[in-house]
Amino acid sequence: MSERIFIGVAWPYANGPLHLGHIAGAYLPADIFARYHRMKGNEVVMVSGSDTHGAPITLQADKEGVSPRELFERYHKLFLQVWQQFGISFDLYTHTDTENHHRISQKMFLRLKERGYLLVQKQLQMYSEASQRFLPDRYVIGTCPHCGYERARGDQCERCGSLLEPTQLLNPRSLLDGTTPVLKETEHFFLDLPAFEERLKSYVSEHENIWRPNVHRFTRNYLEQGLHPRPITRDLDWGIPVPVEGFEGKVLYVWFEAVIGYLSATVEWARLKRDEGRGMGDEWKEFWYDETTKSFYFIGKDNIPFHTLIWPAELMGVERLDDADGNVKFVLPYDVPANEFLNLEGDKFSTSRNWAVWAHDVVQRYNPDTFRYYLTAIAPETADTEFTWADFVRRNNDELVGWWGNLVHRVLTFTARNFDGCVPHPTELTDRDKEVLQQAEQMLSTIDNLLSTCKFKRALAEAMEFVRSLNRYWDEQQPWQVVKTDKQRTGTVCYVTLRAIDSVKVALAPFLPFTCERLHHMLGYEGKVVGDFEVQEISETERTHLALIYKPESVSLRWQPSELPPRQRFRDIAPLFAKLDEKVAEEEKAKLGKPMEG
RNA sequence: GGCGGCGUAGCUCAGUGGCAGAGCACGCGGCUCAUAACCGCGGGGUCCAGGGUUCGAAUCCCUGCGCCGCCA
Repeated sequence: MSERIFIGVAWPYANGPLHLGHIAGAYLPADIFARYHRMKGNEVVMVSGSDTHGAPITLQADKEGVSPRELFERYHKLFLQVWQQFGISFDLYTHTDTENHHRISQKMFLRLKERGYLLVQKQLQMYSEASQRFLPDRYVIGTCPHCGYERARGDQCERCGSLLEPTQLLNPRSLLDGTTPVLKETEHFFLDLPAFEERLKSYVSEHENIWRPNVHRFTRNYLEQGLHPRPITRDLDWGIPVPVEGFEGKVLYVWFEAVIGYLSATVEWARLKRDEGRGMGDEWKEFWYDETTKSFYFIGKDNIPFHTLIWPAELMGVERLDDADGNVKFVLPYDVPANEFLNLEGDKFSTSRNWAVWAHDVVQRYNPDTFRYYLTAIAPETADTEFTWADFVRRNNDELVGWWGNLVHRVLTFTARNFDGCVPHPTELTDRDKEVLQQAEQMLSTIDNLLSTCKFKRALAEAMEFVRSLNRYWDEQQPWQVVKTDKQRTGTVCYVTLRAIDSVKVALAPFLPFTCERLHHMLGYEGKVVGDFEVQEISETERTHLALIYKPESVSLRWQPSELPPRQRFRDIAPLFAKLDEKVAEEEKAKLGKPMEG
């Protein structure tokens, strides 16, 4: 039976490049999940986009002396490239500075207001009289009251790590103009989170057995500490304007508005389908209103409360985008498979110290599937884990080259040489042959179960364990000896092994689409595995933006055991993976912490 | 200060009450179809320490030590 699966992936701030911690934490597992479900014949929409608002963007833009738009458009473009190169198959990857997103965010805000879920409260905030504007916490620097560091930020001291309020800083000054800011009263909207407390409690306990233990525990603790109203507007000139009279010059707080992107991007996706004549434009409703839809949100652990509490509260409060949509309610997150953090060579990833492996950089020098493999094998699904270049090289050489690549290569070259470049016809199968074919089906169904519950690491390990058993089968049958006396039996062994390899290809396709596509081709099949991407320039009334669109219909491979036809002709047999020299590990590691090239 | 996580073989890690596991590294052997790849056998552990519960604890509880994260 076909399922409908919504996949939301964290919206990255477009203020700097993406590193492998981002890819391993959210984008890669989401993509594996989407590819798996599409192969199963399920209806999938996977969306995300660049977060273009918030202080991190304006700070970086000020630092570089460019406009926020110039800054985010540069990184947005870079992200579009990275998704294509890593094969991250977003049905739509857009950004938050579209008219569509602005409109829907404002609508959500107004519906919350109408329904009485917003409070107005006065706050004191740092204000620069010289610049005539309010200062976000990060725009105030001063001396840290704990360690005496003179350039501590208003939200946190970077030297001692203490979390701060800007009012705690000694000798505070504005990052904009160096003057001493004053406290000034300002009025803001707050989301009345306590009003949702009971509903959130039952929502969370209903999902206890679905969510990963750490996600549930974290959420429950957060709830038990008590919910407080949270400000959802800010005094800033960059962002989505608050659509209320008297609040001119204020914008929606980025944490409130960015999660709405999941919804607005689905609306945009449906509209684009309509514009291409492939739909009615309201397909987003099935994903957001039909209670049989399961929605999954792939994020890092720092984002858990926003997706298990705050976003559900927004959805509960708004109920539906428009009363004309009928008596329907938004689908709440079904699972939030948040990952822990990936560390790098014994330390945290750090953009400012350039202690990072940059996605756009390495993907040009290495096979993207090698990263997809390694990052899944070490995925921080239940605990923080460690990326090391030495381990990366070892796993490539031992596991991808030695176990899987070598199996494919030894079997294909041997078979092609002895059977005229074609899949041989099997004769009678021995019990051992039947066992191997049965194990291949078993492997697919085990991995099916693991993937449907987001256990990617174990699913991959299961496939590799089966690969090793195929190397054993091949060794034990010794076709290179048997061929001297019994060509028919040799053909059967080749056939059985090829069928099993073909099934492994199916199991690995969500993980390693690029090399599985090459294998698909070598085995003589037509059709694509990675699938086509398209970057479109989308025009709205006043603005245009770039979006990435994946074409799922360009892939024909389905999740089912191999039915490899005898006599099918091989093509272009070549190794799937290249061995990496161990010096690579030393060289890459030596680059860490040094200023970026270029 | 509060909450939480982690501590298992030389390394990276799996293991939620029933004889301590995998991969790599190391030692020995087999094979030669294959990218010196593949396959088999072996050595190697005070499961951080101490206490408790239990017929039985790496696993559950308490305390301590060490590392890490979140919040205040």
